[in-house]
Amino acid sequence: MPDDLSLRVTPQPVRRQVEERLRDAIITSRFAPGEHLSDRMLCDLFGVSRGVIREAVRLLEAEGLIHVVPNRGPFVAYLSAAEATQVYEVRAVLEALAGQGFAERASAEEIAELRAVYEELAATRPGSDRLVLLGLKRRFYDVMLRGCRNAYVARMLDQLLNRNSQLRATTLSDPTRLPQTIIEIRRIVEAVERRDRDGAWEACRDHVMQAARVALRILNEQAAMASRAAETAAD
Amino acid sequence: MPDDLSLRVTPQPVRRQVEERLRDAIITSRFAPGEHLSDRMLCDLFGVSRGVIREAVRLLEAEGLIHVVPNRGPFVAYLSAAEATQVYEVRAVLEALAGQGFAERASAEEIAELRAVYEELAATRPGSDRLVLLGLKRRFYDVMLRGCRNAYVARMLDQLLNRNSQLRATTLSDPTRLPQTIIEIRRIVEAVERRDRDGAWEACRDHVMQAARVALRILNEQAAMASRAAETAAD
DNA sequence: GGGCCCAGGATTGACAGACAATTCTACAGG
DNA sequence: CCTGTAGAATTGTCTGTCAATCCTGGGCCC
Repeated sequence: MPDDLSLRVTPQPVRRQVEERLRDAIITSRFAPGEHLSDRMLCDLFGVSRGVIREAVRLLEAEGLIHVVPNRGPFVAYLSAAEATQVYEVRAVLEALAGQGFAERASAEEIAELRAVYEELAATRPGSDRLVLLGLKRRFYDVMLRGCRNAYVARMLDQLLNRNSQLRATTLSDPTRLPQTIIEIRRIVEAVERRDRDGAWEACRDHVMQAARVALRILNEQAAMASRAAETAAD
Repeated sequence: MPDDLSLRVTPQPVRRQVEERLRDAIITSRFAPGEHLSDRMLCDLFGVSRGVIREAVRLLEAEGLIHVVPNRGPFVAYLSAAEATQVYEVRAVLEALAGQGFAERASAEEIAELRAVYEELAATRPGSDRLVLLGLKRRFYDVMLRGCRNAYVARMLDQLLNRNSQLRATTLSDPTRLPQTIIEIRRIVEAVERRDRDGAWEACRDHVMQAARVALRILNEQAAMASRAAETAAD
């Protein structure tokens, strides 16, 4: 089996760069949900040919980040409240599995790395930028998904995290939520340090379920705000 | 929110057909794992242009069915024993979640449908063709993934089932395995009929874990056989 | 004013051809 | 037997073309 630390270099086609940058642009909300990503616009933006753009779009379509309407082209995927509920349901079990795997199989170095990222996260002050927080949390997951020694759970969780990154950025930067998040994550780190597979499972699962609660509350508030705005506009 | 029973018709681009047929060809082993899928060959085979082929390949790459090596093109993905273990680990929790969701949220019609597919499966005789069995089992999953009311678990499980369909076909058609499979599936159906969410979770999880045991045994046998063949060849 | 229809422009979906860069293949030479 | 290299084949990318479809805006009728 090839080692993950393999020194093999592989050329990176232009296509990959476009995939990565476009993915990143969507995740960091530089394109708004529902926005139309027309061929020509992306060609100009990235300075590549239509073929490359279309291939990248197909890949992100399969990842669920882009929704393609026949004869109308690609749009940035939009996550409804109902879908968000489903995403959190799946995330709960996948993160639990990842946490369990990490507790069982991560190296001592990886556990130390996880704690280091946790300490960094715990040291942030409430006013931090959404994207900074999201980036930190992302690093936490990167360590976790690497250490759980299961490329499939890593891939699928990665997709889910990207899919609802917008909502996650919102909940993370909620000032009342952040201290709670830090406590939950500490539980994960501590369970992992004890090599407690069931504890890690529970802590991860609990963390996602708490996040889901906050996310759905925010979604409801937004919906209420939107309907109130609609009423005002109708006056 | 758009109803799943929407009568809306959407045009099907050529691209989609190629995606579906190519996916199907890989799943049903009409292309062997590791086989090289060169542009020109696929162009001739499907009678479409390179652009369409390349877009379809990109989609199946994201689904994990195709592995792309830079400057060497796409290859049918190959599942190692280590990866198979990981796939079964993820499948176990996702199927458990799907089963639980089905027990909670499926309609009475869907539950009846699940039983109907089960009865059909239970009525097969041991000698049946691998692909026939795989198709039946697939219909079982189709009902389950529709009734669990979670599009994300459905999508991810769908990908995983495709990803190791070859191995599944092998284990399913193992004559000693089939009766056991049927018993396990009956447990799922019965739990669902009782609306027993925990029971459905356990039954689904157990089913996957049993399948994993058989699959890994077969993989080991194949490995042993291969090494024996290598010895013979070396004589 | 509101609704309907239609022409024109813009965009998507698909095709063919071209070309540099890379990889594979096979053959000759040490 | 190993090595090196020339030529063929393939990939990655770009450009241009064209039909089909969608959106827009204006004109027309009620």
